Amino acid sequence: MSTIRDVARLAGVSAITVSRVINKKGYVSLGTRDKVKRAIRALDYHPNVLARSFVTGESRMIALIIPDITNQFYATVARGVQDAAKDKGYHLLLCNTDGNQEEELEYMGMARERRIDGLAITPPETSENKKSDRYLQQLRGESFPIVMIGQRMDSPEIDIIKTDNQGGAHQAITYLIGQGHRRIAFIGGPLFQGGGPDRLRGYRQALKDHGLEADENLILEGNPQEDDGYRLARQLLAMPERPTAIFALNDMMAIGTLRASHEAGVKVPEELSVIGYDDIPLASLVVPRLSTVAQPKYELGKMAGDLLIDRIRKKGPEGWQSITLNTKLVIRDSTGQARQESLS
Amino acid sequence: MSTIRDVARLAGVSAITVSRVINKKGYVSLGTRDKVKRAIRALDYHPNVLARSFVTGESRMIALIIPDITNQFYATVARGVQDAAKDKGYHLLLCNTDGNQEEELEYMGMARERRIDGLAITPPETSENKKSDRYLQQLRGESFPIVMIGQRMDSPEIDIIKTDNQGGAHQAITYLIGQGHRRIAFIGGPLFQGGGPDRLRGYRQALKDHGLEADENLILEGNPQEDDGYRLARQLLAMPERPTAIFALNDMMAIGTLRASHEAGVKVPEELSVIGYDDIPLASLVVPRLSTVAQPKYELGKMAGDLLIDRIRKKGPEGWQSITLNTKLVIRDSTGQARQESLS
DNA sequence: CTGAAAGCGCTTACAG
DNA sequence: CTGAAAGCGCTTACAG
Repeated sequence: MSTIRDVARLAGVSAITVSRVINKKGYVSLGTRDKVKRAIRALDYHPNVLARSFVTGESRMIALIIPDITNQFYATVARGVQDAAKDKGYHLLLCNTDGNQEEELEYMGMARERRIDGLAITPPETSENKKSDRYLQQLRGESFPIVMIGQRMDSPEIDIIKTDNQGGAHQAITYLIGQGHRRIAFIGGPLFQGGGPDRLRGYRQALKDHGLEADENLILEGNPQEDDGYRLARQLLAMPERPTAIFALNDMMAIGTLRASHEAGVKVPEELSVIGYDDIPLASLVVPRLSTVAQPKYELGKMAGDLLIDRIRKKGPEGWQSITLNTKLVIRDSTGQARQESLS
Repeated sequence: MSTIRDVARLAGVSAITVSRVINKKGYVSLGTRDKVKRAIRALDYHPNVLARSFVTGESRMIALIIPDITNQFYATVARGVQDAAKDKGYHLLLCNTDGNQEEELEYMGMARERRIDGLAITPPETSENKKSDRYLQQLRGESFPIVMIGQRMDSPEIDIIKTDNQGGAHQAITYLIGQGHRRIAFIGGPLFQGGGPDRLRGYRQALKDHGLEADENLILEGNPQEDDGYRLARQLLAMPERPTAIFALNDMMAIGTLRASHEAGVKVPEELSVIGYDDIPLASLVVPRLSTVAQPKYELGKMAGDLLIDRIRKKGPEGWQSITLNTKLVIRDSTGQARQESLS
């Protein structure tokens, strides 16, 4: 493989000049430029980016740390980040942690040793990972560019891009109330993409905003999965005065709710409205097609990537950003007017 | 940020010795090793991997070029590759091309300029990309380590890991024949993950192996998507002597077939057996749950990663490998015994 | 507009 | 078991 010297020799100039041509930087006369370009082509010269990175101290790489690329949510976010990176000449290192703290720490250490230019990271899904949060803070303290995708920890000193979980839940509940529903249940999990608490908050707030009181018996907790959605929905449907609508923390729980309703002979949406959260691909394929709250997953990744690279180039806005993206209510066939409900 | 010299100075040794300790290479007395380790910790020293890579000429990075990480198939493959990489101390660069030739070329050039140690690549989904195939050959000629995941082009000089498309189709058809089916249709697309032609071959072979003749009217072509599955299935169901089973090129087409059957009032599996290919997550969630042929996606990625890194370390087997992984028949509720069919 | 010199932070033979 | 010297292939001031 040829080096910059070979090119310089062939073109009859110095390596510096070749470097200038390659990097389009500094003055080079048209004639020289031409000679150099010809030499580059003749030798099929490919600059050694590793050497360049070593000298300049920037690797033009960013890392994305997520639990699992196999999860559609993260895959879409990753796609957004990668597109942002590519647009600006950066490359993306993919890191799957399964939410595991040790893995997180290892990847953060890697990011530092490899002189990665910046780091985008999502929260782990189920645990708290205090130790890696601290490490993140330390990196931050060394002014290592970092952006969080979704709320990970309380830190006023890290840029964060998230979706409006409270607002999304509020949207859903407000819609249901508008359809005449009064007994609206919430089924959720304790921790999921950090969104659980905020969604519950949105639920409560929406009820309050419409002069309704939350019935604590209608708020149930479980794991954010299909089977717990099924289990909790069964509980709700067995109540003497059952809810006319169920808002689930996520689509998988909502799909479990559909299964429970089907089994109990409760018709959706005629007798029960069901609404989920996330708008996973499956949501539009189940019967009845699921109404849900969609998050702008791709944009989340794209904006995170863009902001991160702005930070790297020190041309972002002053101070720390906290950007909240709006969710979108997607009404399909699992929600409808409340039946037998007085409207006030 | 401290350098190896700072550590050396603090420990009272030379940089070479520090390097030896870090890389666990060569002899260092226990006492010295200890002093060095202490110094490393005291300075919170992190070796500059970029500098190391520059010197050694190996970046310890591999790149994965796929059409789109958002597609569950590629996401799972990617996960496998990343896990293999991590196990052996390599990092993974993710490259999405959307099957676009220009993007492919750009990423291949990047791989070379960045001195990436190796490249794993899948076929584009819809076009042929001759030009990037040629570039791949060129890289190969420069003995750049490459492994193809799935058949991309005919080349005896590149390692390839693929699944047995012909065998998978053969499995499915043999199963249907065993259930008494004789009129078995095939709906497919012209090009899909390179698997289309082989799956058709498997279909034909299985019929032949059981003394049956393929009825060319039952072999239909379209795009490998839900709506074309629907469209082609409608055509088949409208035939005077309609098939008792339909084998679809992939699950989305099979799901389209289910929709068409539902609409036409044809009961699955009582009146029609339907079998797909891929075992996407959705397959087990539709009604009736879809029988299908599962490919070992994760293993595909894992083995590709492992082989690639073996190649990089020059410790793989001699000559080019072509590894074919077996598929698995997953029987759910969309297939059953043929009705009103004589058994010979 | 062009180049000579120095250096980025490591590792690699080579000595001893 | 340890170190002095050289060099990996670029870019960065500094001159001219």
